[in-house]
Amino acid sequence: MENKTKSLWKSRRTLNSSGLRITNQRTLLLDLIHRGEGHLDADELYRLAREKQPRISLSTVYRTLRMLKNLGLVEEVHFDESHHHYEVPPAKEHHHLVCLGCGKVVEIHKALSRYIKKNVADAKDFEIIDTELRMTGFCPDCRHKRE
Amino acid sequence: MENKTKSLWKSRRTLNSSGLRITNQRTLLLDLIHRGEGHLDADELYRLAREKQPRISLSTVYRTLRMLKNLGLVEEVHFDESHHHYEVPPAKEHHHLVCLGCGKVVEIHKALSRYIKKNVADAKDFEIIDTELRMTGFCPDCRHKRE
DNA sequence: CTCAGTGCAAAAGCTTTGCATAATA
DNA sequence: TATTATGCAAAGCTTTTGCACTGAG
Repeated sequence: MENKTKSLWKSRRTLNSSGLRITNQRTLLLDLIHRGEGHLDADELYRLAREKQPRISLSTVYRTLRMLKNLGLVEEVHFDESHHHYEVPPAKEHHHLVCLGCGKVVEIHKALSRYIKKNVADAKDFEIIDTELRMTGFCPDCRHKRE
Repeated sequence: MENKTKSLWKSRRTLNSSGLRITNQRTLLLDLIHRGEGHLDADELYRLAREKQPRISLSTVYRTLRMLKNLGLVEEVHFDESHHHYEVPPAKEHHHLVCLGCGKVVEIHKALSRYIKKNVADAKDFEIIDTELRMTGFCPDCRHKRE
């Protein structure tokens, strides 16, 4: 997809201009993260990475994720589990709809975001920086199975 | 506060009717959780508990929290950190506004919840079970300090 | 008296770190 | 060549578990 390639190049440029080296490991991990459907965790990424570079280490995965997070090139998302998930910070914010039946994750449209943000900011006199919305429930398929 | 006492008794009744024993440790932990301002983590709870019962163990804290969670008497909340926080599931849902300056946590009013829920449920044909909304930003105090 | 609950210590996940080696700029 | 990044192994944190003992019902 056109956008993914663009975003990949942006990442490489950021590394470069931060004086960081573009290694095979970093290239591979960036590629996997951009190619992936998001919501990868470190272990999953490690598993995928080893298919291409069997000698890559889990430390490198963690170190790379931390670095990318600090650069703002990936974001950490916190689900119910006790470990972190990572995704490319999309134009979209973190508005997820998670199916309790099959685990499917659906993105929620942005119009709501603006509405919520404005509403809360006004009511509480806060300057809102980030919004994270997570809803759980049952998708149509799983709902039918339950009935 | 009147409400906290009520909610404490509800918890004890739930334990009782589930055939679970009401021990000193459980009484103490329930009390601390209800007395607390919410968003306690296991370690903080352990620290507080030891002031009253020096021999209580961290395992007991974790076991009790898991039990209370399963009974629906406390809820696990996931913030940025890599460990869990617990709070009494209030009439209110998990709608938090967190100040990035001082860490203050403000509850968001419920009207929004209904609006969001209905909107998303309609648009995505999901049956929504739970909504978790977390916004970060700067409270009036911290905003002024920054300027 | 009995069995659920506890404390302790040990283990189990996930994540980070120290250090010698390898690879980039 | 000069550092930065890597792999490996070991350590660190948070959370869970096994087991013998304690205490609630």
